[in-house]
Amino acid sequence: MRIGELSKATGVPVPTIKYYLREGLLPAGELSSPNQASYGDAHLRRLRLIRALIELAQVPVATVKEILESLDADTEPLHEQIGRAHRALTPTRRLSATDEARTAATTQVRDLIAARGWSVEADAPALATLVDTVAALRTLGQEGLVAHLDDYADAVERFARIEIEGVTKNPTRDQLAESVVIGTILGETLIASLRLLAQESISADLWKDR
Amino acid sequence: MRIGELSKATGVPVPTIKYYLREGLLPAGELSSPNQASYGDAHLRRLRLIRALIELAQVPVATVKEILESLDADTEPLHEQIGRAHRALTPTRRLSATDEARTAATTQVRDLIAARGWSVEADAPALATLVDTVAALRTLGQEGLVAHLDDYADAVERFARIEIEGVTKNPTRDQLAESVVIGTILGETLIASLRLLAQESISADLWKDR
DNA sequence: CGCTTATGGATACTGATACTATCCATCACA
DNA sequence: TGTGATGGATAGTATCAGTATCCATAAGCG
Repeated sequence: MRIGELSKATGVPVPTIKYYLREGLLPAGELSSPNQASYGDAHLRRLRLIRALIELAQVPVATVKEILESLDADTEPLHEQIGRAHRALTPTRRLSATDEARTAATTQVRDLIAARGWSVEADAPALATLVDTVAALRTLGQEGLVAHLDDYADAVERFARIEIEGVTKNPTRDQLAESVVIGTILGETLIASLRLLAQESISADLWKDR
Repeated sequence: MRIGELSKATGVPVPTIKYYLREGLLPAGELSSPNQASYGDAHLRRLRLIRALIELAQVPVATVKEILESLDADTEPLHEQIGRAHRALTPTRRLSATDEARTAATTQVRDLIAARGWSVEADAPALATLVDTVAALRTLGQEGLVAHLDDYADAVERFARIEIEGVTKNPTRDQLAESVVIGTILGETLIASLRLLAQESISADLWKDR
């Protein structure tokens, strides 16, 4: 496959593909002469993955790169691969809540994790985000929502279980890692849009008359 | 309150507050003289909301503006207010899937909505995102995940119900709208971080040994 | 009263991100 | 043999989210 065909097959403009090559998102094609390279099926699948992450899941290019690197590091333990992807995915948070809310949130989250028996490292970035979010919700006067944290955790465990089940059938190791990462990231987009739809439907039923 | 106190109370730099004022995210303070304005408690709460949306939920400034406008349009029916916020929240999507995957996804989503009895407008932007996401998952060879769409919808209905329940107790109309919007947006951040945590825990248990 | 600091308002500048555009010396192929 | 695509390099662009600077005025302190 030449770059033009790659472009036609995916709808990604040639200059953009060149940009991804430059940035190291896409490995270089096999050179047959100094200015002729050919791309294979792996390139096609990789490019589709890149585009889905960027367009659909709005993952920044630099983060996509980190994620792909973690996928390609298939000598690492699987859990490490996933952890790397998670870390890339979670931006370092700043604070935006009052101190009381923060301490309350910290305790609540610690208790939740203990009660669920989750094994989570203390420096997991998602942990910080969770605390910040709970704190922000409290600061904004949404204690009602926060009171249902446990219900949320319930549902979320359900997701995680579905994803693991759907994935453990996968034969090869690197397919497994790829599935987990895709499931994590596009799964989020999936949940978000489903949730919007459900809300819209319920709010239509409930408040048709203001 | 003067702008400096507003800044100290929230941790937002003064120039940034000025920027939000310029952009119309924050209403102007009450002028006591040509270069002296005072801000009230409403400004403080609004500013905290703005920051939570921008920092935590990564909502673009322009979108925050639209959302706040929909909150302030409290003469509109509640469902309309929410719809406006939803529309602002869902970026217009481009495609990134094969045609077969798209048609399969379209049917699957239509069937799902019919089976659930959801009342969703055909032009709801979240609908397009959902179709695109399902199509992308298929294109990327993740049919396993897509097969569990219905389980996802189950869990998501649970979320929506929690959110509605927690919110209908709210006394005033505009507090109601605000709660729904905060719940929608920060709820997503909440779910995302919980989900990452649950995955991390499960993957640690399951794949400690590669 | 004078002095330092803060303020509102306007305009300009910055750094990051994600591409696009242009060039050029080959290549492929009709 | 010439038309168009390609690889590689470099430069340019649009958008976003602030920052920085200036100025004339106002507040608070000694």
